[in-house]
Amino acid sequence: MDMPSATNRNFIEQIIDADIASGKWGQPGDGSVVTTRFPPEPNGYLHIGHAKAICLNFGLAEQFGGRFLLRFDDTNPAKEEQEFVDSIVGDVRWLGAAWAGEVRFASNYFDRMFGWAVELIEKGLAYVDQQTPEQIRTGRGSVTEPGVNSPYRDRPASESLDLFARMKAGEFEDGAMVLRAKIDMASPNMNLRDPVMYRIVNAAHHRTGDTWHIYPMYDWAHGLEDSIEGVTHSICTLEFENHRPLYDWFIDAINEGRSEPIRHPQQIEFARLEPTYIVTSKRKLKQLVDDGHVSGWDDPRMPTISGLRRRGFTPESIRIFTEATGVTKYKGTHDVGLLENAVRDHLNKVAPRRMAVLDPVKVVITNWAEFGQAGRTEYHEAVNNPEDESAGTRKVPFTGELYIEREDFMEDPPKKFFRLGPGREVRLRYGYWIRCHDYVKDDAGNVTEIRCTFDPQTKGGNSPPPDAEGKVRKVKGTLHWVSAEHAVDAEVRLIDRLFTVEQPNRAPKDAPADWSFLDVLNPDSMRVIASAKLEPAILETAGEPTWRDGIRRFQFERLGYFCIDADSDPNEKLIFNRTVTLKDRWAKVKRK
RNA sequence: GACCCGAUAGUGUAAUGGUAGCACCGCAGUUUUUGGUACUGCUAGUUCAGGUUCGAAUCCUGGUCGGGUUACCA
Repeated sequence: MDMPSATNRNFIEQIIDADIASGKWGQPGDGSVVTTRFPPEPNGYLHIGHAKAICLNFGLAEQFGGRFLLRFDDTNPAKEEQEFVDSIVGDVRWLGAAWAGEVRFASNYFDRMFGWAVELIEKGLAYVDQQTPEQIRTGRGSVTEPGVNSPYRDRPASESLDLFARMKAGEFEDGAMVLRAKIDMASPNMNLRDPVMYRIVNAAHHRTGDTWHIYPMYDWAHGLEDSIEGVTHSICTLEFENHRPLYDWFIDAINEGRSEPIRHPQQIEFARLEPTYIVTSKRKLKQLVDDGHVSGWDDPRMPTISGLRRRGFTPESIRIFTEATGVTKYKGTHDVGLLENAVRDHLNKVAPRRMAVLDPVKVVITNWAEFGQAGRTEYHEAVNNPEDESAGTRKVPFTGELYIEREDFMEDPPKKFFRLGPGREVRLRYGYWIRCHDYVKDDAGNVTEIRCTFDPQTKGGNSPPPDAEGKVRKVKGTLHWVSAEHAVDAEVRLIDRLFTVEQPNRAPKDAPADWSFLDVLNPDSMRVIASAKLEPAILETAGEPTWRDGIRRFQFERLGYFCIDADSDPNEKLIFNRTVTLKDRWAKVKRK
């Protein structure tokens, strides 16, 4: 466990420091001092924003030697499904957040919550309201006008008790009545205007089946779930700030007159993660899937955990990103470039290098036969990872016919273009130095073949020996390449940002009235390359790191980081997703 | 026009009454068998107006701007 550092503490760490100093939750070191949780509703897939909540809560428990819990807030049977429970559990595990004990469910506490609700009725702090939903809504007033009391507000407790029991027994239709807390219909905080605690839902619950006909509302249930589980710091997002007084009221109401009060966790709100070029609203993500803009919830362009995973992001990179964005109450937007940097950083250290040519053009070595048999293959040693010597080396086959990247050749290159052109010499990485003396074009003007000579003194890509005057020849550029004869074909999916603007959530100033976030979808977010040419070592796993999630990731030299897609079949068709490009200084030079 | 919350380089975050730092971006350079990596340097900031104080990003008052709140969702 990392000891908390004395400085640079975020505001939540500072609160916990103070709680530990005051002994609020027990003595330091007894394991009760910090208990956090991630409390998702199982009604959808997790996204990058949830990842931050998970990493934050898990990280705090880890840092302070406490416990982190995973609890499903399954209080609405109409929306929730086992399928989502399974995917969420898998995502949290993949992120590396280890929860204490079993996975927990709010539905396991329904009996206790019901008992406390009965106590509140008996204390005169709750009542059964038989108004229609519309009447309740209008009776609540507005942000500028107070509400009015329900005609059922002062009915005898015995009457409410009887109706509440019958609600539970399933005697009434959905919406016939609700249980409400009796607080203050004129409160400036709308959440305190006699909030609903229970509503009738005659629907099967994914865990409790047909046992219940009433289900607790979030505001009533959530604080109780935390209390039951011994949570100390209930961390949630900013929009629940106005709910905290209610959460506190409920616990105080239960504890009124109780000899052994139930635990009163402290709710702390922080600003949710909002990365640029990304939408996280469940509605919008669903629309992207339903309208077929992406192939599914795990499309590698999606900001879902499953999408990021499929795209090749590592749990480490997501953790680093969520930490880099900080913990505050200020709602800013977070540069998605940080996430891209985080994965580059991580993969740079651990991903094996391979060579892949995405847009191949043929290179013929015209003097190949002068130095040996024309059809010979040489095997040159190539470093697997210059950042990690222990990753070892591999052999790459070199022959007289190769592929290089089409954009690495120009017929009439500018001075700053360090690559191949007529008369120019470049290094083929781990190959030889070659010089172009001719090229062939088809009728359409496309270059179909580049003719070069190689220098046998530069084997492995090494510099030639000094000339008679002691001068060593130099090249400015190094290209990646693949032997034509040995090339392995693969499909490569070039993934890019899904949106073209930083804030796809916001309509631009001059936007038409019917503007939609779909208008700023990036039409080029996924370019599929049907047959890229890869070096044959890609077919062997020897020397690759063991990835905890089993996803094989590589750096294709000079191009970026790629992983093998879930659709890939090693016997049929290899498919790669581009996680992120390498930084590209040439692209900047070119723009000028 | 009610209530709650917030505001520090372009972006994100530290400094909690005592020299405004850090990261990313951007710009310039060094190294380099990836125009990658690594390294060096540079640019640039306390929302405004008062007040308290020897001293204010920090405390107080007021303004401005931004966000949230009016489900029988969570």
